[in-house]
Amino acid sequence: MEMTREQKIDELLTRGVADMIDGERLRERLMRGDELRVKLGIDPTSPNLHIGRSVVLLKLRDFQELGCKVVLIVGDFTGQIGDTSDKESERPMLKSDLIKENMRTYTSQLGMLIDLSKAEMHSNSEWLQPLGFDDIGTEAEHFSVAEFIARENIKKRLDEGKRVSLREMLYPLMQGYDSVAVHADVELGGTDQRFNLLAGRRLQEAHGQVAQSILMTDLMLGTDGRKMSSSWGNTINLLDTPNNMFGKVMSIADSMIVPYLIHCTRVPLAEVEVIEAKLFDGELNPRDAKLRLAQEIVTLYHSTEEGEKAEKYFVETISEKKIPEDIPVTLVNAEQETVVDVLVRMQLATSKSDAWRKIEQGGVSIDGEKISEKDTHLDKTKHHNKALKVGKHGFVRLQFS
RNA sequence: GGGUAGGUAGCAGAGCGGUCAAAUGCAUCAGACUGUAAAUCUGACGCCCUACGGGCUACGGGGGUUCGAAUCCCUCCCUACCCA
Repeated sequence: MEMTREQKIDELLTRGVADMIDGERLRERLMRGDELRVKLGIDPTSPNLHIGRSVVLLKLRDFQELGCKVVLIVGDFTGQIGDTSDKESERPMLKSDLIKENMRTYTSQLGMLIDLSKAEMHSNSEWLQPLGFDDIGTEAEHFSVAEFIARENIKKRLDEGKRVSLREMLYPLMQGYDSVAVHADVELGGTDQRFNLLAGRRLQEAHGQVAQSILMTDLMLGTDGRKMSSSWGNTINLLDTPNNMFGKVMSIADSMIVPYLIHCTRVPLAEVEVIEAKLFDGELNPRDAKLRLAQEIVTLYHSTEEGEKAEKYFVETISEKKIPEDIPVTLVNAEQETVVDVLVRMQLATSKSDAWRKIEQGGVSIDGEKISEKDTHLDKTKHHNKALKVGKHGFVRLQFS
């Protein structure tokens, strides 16, 4: 059942949306069919995008599907300044070649969700680099120190006696100036970006432009229920392998199933509501809902086929503790290698000590039988074609020449 | 320019002459349990060694005092905060 344009717009403006500024005008313009310029700034701080970021990327895709122009801005210049919005501590300045490197991997990840051929892409050094002190002074005149230090995270740091550099104050200015430079009609961002997003409106007005509308998305929680952040290690990355991605989704708390469905997939909202209701009165096993969710997410970044394969792997390997069919094979040199050597060589252990520990703790088995002797030698007649297992999901099939 | 507090394992953060490969928390890994790669509980968590023992390298860099230093001294580098 195809949604009407109006329904699509409704969903765009509500699904996973925490807050909007100037939302009414945005709706009107969308209804009218204007080709709006939708801006999203990308901060190339780490090489991996995670699902938390996908909330806003999916929004961007929705806009694109409605015929709007996606304008991506790579913060190659701002990246060197460091945003303060979501950090408790000062951000380091990034080296410009590191930024370039990150950007390469970013672009391919963005392409998973957005049609880059129809999008505009800019680096903000294009227009920020040439600005002189006088220009910066003029822009800076529109902001006061008081409002900057009133921001919650800044205030907290100041109260704790932590350092806040003057440089950081310039960040909102720059992000705001980006909006001026690309004539943005809409800007997307997480709720933590509010101040920066508003800075765009203020500067646009100062430059005689119509202030952009703002759409803020909810922040996504990580697999452990805390905020999803690379530094917490609780992320699900877009570049995760299907099996990995599937497994990580399965490990989220039950209470997050519905939020994930809403924010990180495009399962029709009506269907999400049904799932939510069924979960609520126990008609649906949370595990099954989660399997569905994991499927959807893997499918989004890989393919339906991969999604199904990942589910099969999970059910068989994790739930039923079977040995999967598709595992790496290694040729063992029986004369020279012990189990420990093979573990290290196949990167199932980080060092010999680590391999030793894993064996001692009962985490290593061959063909379902635990190994207790650390220096177990491998033997062709006994071990040929048998699977060596480490932990829950480390496998290697042993072969002998 | 002046003052003060610091630089310890992936991170945070104890230790302040021997019992320190270094408390604790987080992250990580293994085990038990489970619908689950969740939660919880248990254990491990520098590297190497034919291994309930032994060796080597580590507490910003360099040098020194001492039988012995992460801990004391000198020097260098770096960081933060406060005052001007």
